[in-house]
Amino acid sequence: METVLMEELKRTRSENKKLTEMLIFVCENYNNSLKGGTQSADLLSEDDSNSKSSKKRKGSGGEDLGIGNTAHEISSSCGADNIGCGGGAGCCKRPREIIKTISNVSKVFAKTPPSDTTLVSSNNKQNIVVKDGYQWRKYGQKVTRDNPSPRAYYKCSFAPNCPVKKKVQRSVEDPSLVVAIYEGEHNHLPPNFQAEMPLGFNQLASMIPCSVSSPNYTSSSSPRPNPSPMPDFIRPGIDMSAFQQLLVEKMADSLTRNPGFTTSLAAAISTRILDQDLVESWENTT
DNA sequence: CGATTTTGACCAGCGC
DNA sequence: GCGCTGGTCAAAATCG
Repeated sequence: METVLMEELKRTRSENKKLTEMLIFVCENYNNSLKGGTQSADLLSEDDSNSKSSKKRKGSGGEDLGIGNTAHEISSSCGADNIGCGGGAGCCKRPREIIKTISNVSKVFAKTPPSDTTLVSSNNKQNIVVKDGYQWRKYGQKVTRDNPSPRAYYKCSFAPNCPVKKKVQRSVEDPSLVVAIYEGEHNHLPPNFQAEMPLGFNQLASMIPCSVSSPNYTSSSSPRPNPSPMPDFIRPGIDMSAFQQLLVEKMADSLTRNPGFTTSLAAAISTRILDQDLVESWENTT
């Protein structure tokens, strides 16, 4: 009996180890994708320059919630907007989603039943939209020319000066697909991020072997015109790779202690495979 | 009563 | 200059 339990424990440990490695691999892929996204942003600089001016109209009706551009794809499970959404109200409810990034503009494709409007608008008043781990305040809705379904405009309401905006609209071609475009970068942590961390985020920051107290901008050529999207304790002088590694380790440690993690990871991986199929089908249709 | 949504009005860019 | 369009504003409505 005891040996059976020991074997089971052994097996679980080795499984956890594999899953930890897999998690690190996925996160590394995500980081690489982000780098790739920056590169593609260079290639798409013209498009990006258009999107910088919120008032500026894009070329002849082609903008919309553009589906099927050449933006880089990243895994939704590691998407910047999903940081810390592990137990959050929203992200686990989204059946399938794909995020595309163009510089600081992310596009999220969420597969939902046509009757499900929860991603587009809240069910009731006072129901803050936290589907992606952030709090959003709706400030407008508009029916656009080339899409009968209304486009909703949201601002990040978690931080008063957060510049991030979000546009949500159903796809014309596939009403079951909800497209959300995120513009800008959050200058704060997700609302539920700190709660999700195995140890306090500031604690984690204090473990980083770098000075975090004084800003030490490495780029001397140009001033920093915009406030950093990073949390306050993450300064430009910090060894980000060390931080990321530590972060990944802590996340992996926390996750592998969670008995439901195996199931969740399996579901996430299968979702990722489905996402890729979805992306390919989108690329083919557009 | 405060926070949020709704929705019509308004503004600015673009094409003709 | 005018009309079209996307994006934003702000007053009113609504909810807990």
